[in-house]
Amino acid sequence: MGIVERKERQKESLRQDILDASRDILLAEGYAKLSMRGIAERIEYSPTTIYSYFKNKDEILYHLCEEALERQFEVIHAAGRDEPSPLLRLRAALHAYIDFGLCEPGRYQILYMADISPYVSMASILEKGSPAFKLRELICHRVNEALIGSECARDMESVSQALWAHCHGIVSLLIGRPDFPWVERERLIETGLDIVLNGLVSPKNR
Amino acid sequence: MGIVERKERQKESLRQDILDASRDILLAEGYAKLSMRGIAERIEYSPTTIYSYFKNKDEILYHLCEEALERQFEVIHAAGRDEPSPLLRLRAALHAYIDFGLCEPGRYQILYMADISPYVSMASILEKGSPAFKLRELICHRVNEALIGSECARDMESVSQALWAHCHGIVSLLIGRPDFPWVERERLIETGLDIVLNGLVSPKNR
DNA sequence: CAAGCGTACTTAACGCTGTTAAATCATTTA
DNA sequence: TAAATGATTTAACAGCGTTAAGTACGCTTG
Repeated sequence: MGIVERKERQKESLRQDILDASRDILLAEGYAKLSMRGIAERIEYSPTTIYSYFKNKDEILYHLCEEALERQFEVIHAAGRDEPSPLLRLRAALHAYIDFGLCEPGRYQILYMADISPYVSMASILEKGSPAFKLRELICHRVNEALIGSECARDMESVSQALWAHCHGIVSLLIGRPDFPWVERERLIETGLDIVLNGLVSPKNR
Repeated sequence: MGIVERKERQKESLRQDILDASRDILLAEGYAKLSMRGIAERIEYSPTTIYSYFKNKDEILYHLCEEALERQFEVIHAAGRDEPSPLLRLRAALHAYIDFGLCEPGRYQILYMADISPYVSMASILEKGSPAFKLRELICHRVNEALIGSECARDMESVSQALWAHCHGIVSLLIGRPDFPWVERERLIETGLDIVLNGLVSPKNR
C-alpha cells in the first residue's frame, strides 16, 4: 500500500509548485508584486492552502533566499577562477557580485534589501555549511589571497565586510534609484572597484 | 476682515501639524510604522482629512525627504570644515554621511532605502538649488579638492558616485541587517574609508 | 434675520495586504 | 455503512492607501 507514499509525493509536489510559482513571480514581476494571494492564484489554490505547506510568507522567502544564495555563490565562485593574480581574482568576484544583483534584482532584493531580518533570522541563514556561509567564506578567502600578496596588514574580516558593503551600495542604489543621473554603469562599477582594490593593496599614506 | 487670513493660517497650521506628526512617528517608530491612519490618529483627525492637505502619502514623504536632506547637508557641511587637508576634509564628510544614517535611520530610510523612486520623482528632488542638489555639489566639491591634491586623473562624477555608494552600502547594511555578525562598527567604517580614500589618491597599479 | 452656499471634515466603502478559525469536502479506515 | 482523518475552501479580522458620498458648520447674501 503505497498510498501514504503517493500522498507524500503529492504534498511535496504542491510544495514545490508553491516555491516555483513564488520564484516565477519574483523574477518576472519583482519583489513588490510577490504576494500570498498572487502565488495562490498562480497555483490555482486558495490562499490559505499555502499555510499548510509553509508557516508564513517569510518561510517562503527563506527558501527563495537559500536558492538565490546558491546561485550567487555559483556565479561568484565561477568568476575569475582561473585568473592567476589574486587581486584580479578578488576583483572578478566583486564584479560578479554586482552583476548578479543587477541581472537578478528580484533575487537581490529578497537577499539584501527586503525587510526580512526580524523574521528570517540571520543565525539560520548563516548556519555553517549553508549557502550564505559558503559565500562569506569565499569572499574572505579571496580577500585573504589578495592581502597576502600585498604589503598591507589589514584585518581580513573588516576588509571583507567593507568590500561587501561597497558592492552592495552600488547594486542597491542602481536598483533602488534608477532615475538618478548616474554615470554610465560600467564606468561607475569600474571606478569603484579601481578605487577600492587600489586602496586595498597600496601602502597606507595618512 | 482678516477672516480668510485666519483660515489660511489655520489651514497652514494643520498642514504643519500633519508634517510634525509624520516626522515624530518616523523618528520615534521608524519608517515601517509611518502610516496615514497613524498620522491621523496622532493629529486627532480622520485619515481622509489629510488628503485635503496633501495629495497622498508620497507628498508627505517628499516633504520629509526635503527636510532630511537639509539636515544631512548641514551635518556633512559642518564636518571637517576647518580641516586643512583636502583628503581629510573629504574623509570627514563621508564619515558624517555614515553617522547621519546610523543616528537617524528613519530619515535615512526614506531618503535612500524606501521604495519611493517611482512616485517622488528624482527630477523634483534634484532640482537646482534644492537640498539634494546642494548635497551633491558639496560631495563633488570635496572630491574635487581631494583629487587636485593627488596625482590621479579620475572623473569627479564617477568618483563621487562610487564614494556615495560605498557609504550607502555601509549604512544600509548596518541598518537593514543588524543581526549580521558585523565587526565593530567604527572599525568597519574606518577600514572602509581607509581603503577607499587610500585608493583614491594612490597611483594606480594594475 | 433667514436662506443658501461653500468649505472642512467624517463616514463608509473599495481593493489590496498577511493571516486565522471555522466549515466543507473527499478519502481512507474501522 | 459509519466514523475519522486529512486537504481545501469560505469567511473573517486587522491592517494598509485611497476615493466618493454625505454631514455639519460658518460666511455671505437677499
